[in-house]
Amino acid sequence: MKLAAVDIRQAASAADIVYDALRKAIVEGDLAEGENLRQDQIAQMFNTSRIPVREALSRLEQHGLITTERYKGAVVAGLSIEEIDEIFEFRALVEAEVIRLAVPNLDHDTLAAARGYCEEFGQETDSARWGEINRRFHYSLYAASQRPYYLQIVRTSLDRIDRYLRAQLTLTNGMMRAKREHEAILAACLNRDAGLASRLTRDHVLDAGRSLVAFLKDQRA
Amino acid sequence: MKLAAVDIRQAASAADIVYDALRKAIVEGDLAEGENLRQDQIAQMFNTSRIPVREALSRLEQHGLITTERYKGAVVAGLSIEEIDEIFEFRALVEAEVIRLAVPNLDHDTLAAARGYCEEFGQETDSARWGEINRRFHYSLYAASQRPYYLQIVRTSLDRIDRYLRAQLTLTNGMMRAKREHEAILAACLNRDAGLASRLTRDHVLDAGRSLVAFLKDQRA
DNA sequence: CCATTGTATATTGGATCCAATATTTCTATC
DNA sequence: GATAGAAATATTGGATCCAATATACAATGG
Repeated sequence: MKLAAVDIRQAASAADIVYDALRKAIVEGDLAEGENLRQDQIAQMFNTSRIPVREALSRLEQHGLITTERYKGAVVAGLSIEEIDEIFEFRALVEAEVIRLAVPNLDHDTLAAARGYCEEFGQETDSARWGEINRRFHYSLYAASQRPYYLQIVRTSLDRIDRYLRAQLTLTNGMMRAKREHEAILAACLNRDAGLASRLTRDHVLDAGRSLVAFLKDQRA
Repeated sequence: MKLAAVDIRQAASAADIVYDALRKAIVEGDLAEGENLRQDQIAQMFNTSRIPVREALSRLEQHGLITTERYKGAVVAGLSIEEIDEIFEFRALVEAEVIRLAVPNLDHDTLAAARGYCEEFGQETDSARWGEINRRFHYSLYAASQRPYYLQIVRTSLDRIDRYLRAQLTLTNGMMRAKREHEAILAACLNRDAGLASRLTRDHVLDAGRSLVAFLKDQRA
């Protein structure tokens, strides 16, 4: 007897589903900073009990995406200007290193994919999608570094500030500058110039951070 | 009426207590790699139910300290040589930067404390304490960087590999080399030479990583 | 009318119970 | 004695219930 290979994917637990959904909603900015997250309410939304919800919230708290207080509940975490600044500084350090490690491993398909995202970013008219395409562009290159631990850290760092970044990209048209910088990074990768790609990535992240901090300072004043 | 101020510290939840205790046990190597962690058994040890235990295990899994499988349970996570190597490489990058940022902020008290840990490390005869003192020495300096996010990342990175490092320090007398390197780092800090302190820290971490990887390759062969 | 106190409600953390499934042990058969 | 199948056991994930406490609001007294 011959059976077709079936992708029996282990059904994710309810806690995993809730975690993924809430993480996505927070990272993409669908849940506003300071918004209350009631266990009961979330449990009803997912047709489950509060137990898996609590587990999901506990994980989110570990990653700094929410804060919880006993008898009061969870709220989407807000970051101070200083915290945002620090995370950008950190990202610049790590992502510059990741791209430096990635460049020697970039193959044709990876570069083609990155070029695709780069162009898609420039042509996309729906500003809500810029953040997502931006992520894909960078990650498509970073993946070649073959450093899963670095990438996990980069992901959690980006998670913390992505919703601010998306708002800034949309509201200030910082997207035009990002587009030019992406093209420069991609060109350096195509030339196999790891040092240049690294420096450009560092500056790209720091620039984005500076723009965002300026934007937020203005907005919060 | 005059009352003395009382430090009513918020009692930690059971989940927090279990999490801290298990984390400590894993990081310090009291729980061996691959060891089974049964929810029921842990719950009994802490005189609580499985609910807070599950929450603690879920958090530990997020940090990569354990892996869980449905109907099978949790086991203390083991790391491959490649994973250990990557974490040391990452630590070298981040800790070198942290110390560079810390040096300009080092004040007299901090340096005195670091010197104290440095000497304590050299004089301690109980090898089980070397890992702890090593941590304290580095952290006492790192704290001056005033980068809480960096430090949180450093902590989770060190958590992953600390038990291997402690075993290696103890079994191969790599402690002597560590002692010399600590003294050099401390001297650079006293001289306010941020660049040198950074390079020495980088080399210190990479050296430790190389020694450990060599040790583990031998041990696992 | 305002401040204070008591009560009702909302909400979390934890305990106990139930369902699902992996593993182990036992039994019957060859 | 070895092996296949069935039953028992172990173990997790989730649902429901209970205890503790913060908040909101009404009642009361000045």
